[in-house]
Amino acid sequence: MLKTMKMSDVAKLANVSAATVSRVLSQPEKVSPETRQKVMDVINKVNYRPHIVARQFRTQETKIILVVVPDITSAFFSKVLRGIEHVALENGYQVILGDTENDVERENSYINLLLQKQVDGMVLLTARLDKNKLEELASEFPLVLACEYVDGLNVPTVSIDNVSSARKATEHLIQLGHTKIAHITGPITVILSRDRLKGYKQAMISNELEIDPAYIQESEPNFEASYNQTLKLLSLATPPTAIFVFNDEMAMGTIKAAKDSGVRVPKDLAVVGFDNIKMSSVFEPNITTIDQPKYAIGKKAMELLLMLMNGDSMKKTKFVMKDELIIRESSYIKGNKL
Amino acid sequence: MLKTMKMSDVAKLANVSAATVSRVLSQPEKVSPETRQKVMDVINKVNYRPHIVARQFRTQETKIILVVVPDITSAFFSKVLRGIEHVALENGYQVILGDTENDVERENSYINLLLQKQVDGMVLLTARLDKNKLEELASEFPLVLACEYVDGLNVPTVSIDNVSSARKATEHLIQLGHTKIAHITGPITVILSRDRLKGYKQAMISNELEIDPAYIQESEPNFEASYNQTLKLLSLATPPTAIFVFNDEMAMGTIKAAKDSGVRVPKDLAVVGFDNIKMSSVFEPNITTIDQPKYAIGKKAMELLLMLMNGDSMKKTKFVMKDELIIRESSYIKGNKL
DNA sequence: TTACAAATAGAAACGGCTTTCGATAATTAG
DNA sequence: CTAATTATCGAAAGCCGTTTCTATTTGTAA
Repeated sequence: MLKTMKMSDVAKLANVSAATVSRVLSQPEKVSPETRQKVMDVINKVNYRPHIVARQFRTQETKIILVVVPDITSAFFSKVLRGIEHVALENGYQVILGDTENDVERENSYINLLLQKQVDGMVLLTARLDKNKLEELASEFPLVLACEYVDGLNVPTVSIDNVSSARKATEHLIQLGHTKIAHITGPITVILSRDRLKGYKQAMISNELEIDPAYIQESEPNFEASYNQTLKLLSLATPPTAIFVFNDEMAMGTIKAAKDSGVRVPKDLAVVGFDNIKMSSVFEPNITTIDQPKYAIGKKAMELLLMLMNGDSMKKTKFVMKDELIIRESSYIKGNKL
Repeated sequence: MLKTMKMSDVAKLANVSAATVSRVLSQPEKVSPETRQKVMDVINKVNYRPHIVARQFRTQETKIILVVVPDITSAFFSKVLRGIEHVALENGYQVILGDTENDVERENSYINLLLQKQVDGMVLLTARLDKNKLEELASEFPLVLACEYVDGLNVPTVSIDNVSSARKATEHLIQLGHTKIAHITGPITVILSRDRLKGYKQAMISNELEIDPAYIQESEPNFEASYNQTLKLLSLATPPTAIFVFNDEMAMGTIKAAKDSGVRVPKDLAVVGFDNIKMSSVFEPNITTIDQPKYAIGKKAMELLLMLMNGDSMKKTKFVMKDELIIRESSYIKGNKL
């Protein structure tokens, strides 16, 4: 194979200057059609490809944005991602992905990519870092939060209102006649867990239902952990008749635990999840859940990031998207009170 | 915030040359302890961060490798990824991810990152591109295939033997006494589909079982598509009593279709999947499947890539890892013939 | 025809870091 | 104590594009 060509080589072959070759590539309208053609012919003939790192170095921008995800295998995030990607590609940006596997340390390490100018901007789909750190970061670099957020942090953010949607989910169970309603939260370090817990409590209190502390169980956000916490709940002296679970994957663990304990869902135990991932409508029984507008969240987040990168001004920084309660088999039996 | 410091600024503050600062950062043993300390103090005080793109430009290496995945949400690939990542990080490489969503065009576009030197090497977890193209690419750049492969292509490759494992899966069904065994393949454009189909046929033929062409159905590699193809199979005049399905997610679709048609699994229909994703042991009934050593595949692939990037020689280029048939509820009933 | 404006393309500077090469200082050997 | 060796550091070149500034050519108007 031939040695890689550089721009000056192409220039020589085309009898023009490197400047002209550069212009042909990035501002072709500034070059006369004949010269342009001449240069393009050489480029195609020798199969020249500009050295992108050199360009990045010169222009001081990479045209790459980084999306940091807490769990790459989650069907939920992949939808958000798609929204981000579409807008990004349309605007000439590449998207690269960082998976933290729910580890704050890894979240932190991805930030270096921004600090070291390896990416032009960043969308955080997980925000577990220190508020001050994020604030400082956002003051220097284009940064947008989506899905997760930080209280009182003035950084562009796109999400749903987790408190009200959790309230809605809990109230659905209350309307079905349940009074002994438990809640399995995600890690309480994550704001989403705290907000959903808050919504659960609001619903219980405003309906004058007692909140038994034993009915609130914290769990890692995965199938197994929720399975185990559910077994715990079911073995209480007065077990709950309904459980609102932090997310759908965990709700599956809950349902499995119920089945394995001889507890029928929804007859003996109603279950509500969160996120509306694909599997929820397939799992048996189908899972009642809160649907988030995943694609729209991603799209909006990327639009905000573009504005930041372009230095546009922003009137609003918080965007709250609409969610929806989707009632399925896991909570509802036909003919039941509603 | 202060304007970003560059190396020469740090040098000035520390009363040394930029060369020394550079050495402190990348070959500290070449600098006397006192100077080193002096420089480090300044670096910490002004919070200096080297401009990585400039470094990449100068050293002509990015210390980044790209992993191209056909489907980022697949639990299967995320395990492989983890193997790759561990080895990469240990050796000072960052991993970035490209998701093709099973689209050859997108696979192709990621290759530009290699051509334009934005990454030092690449692991392809999907290989649907033209053989010649891959061959040429591999002759110029460090490239490793894993999981998928291309017949007769002399590029380092790590995978299992899909033919023999598919044979094993099919023979399991035969040993259970089944004779009317169907196969739902993945897209036949993908070599994995062709090889698993081959294994299925081998098992059938060597056991003198007839292969009804209607028993072989091609399907997109997802839940819904397999669901539909299963309905088709079940509505045949003589429906199969067993189905070997291309992968686990599809097997779930198959089982769901059976349930929805009033066909009991495994009593009326035995189902075998492939990959052993996490959900397979949770789904009801648990799915009999072929386990791939996902982490080991990723690890090995990255080790090979490191060798390529270091210019080491390689005695062997094909690595076939060991798989295992895992028998669960979806195919097997206690007391049944085996 | 002359004067001026617009279009086109080239020369050269520049971005921040690494590394080679050479100079000087410190150390060791004889 | 001198000579040879080694340790330490600085000067400067170079990685490959982009962009500004300038010169030249072409086109237009009077």
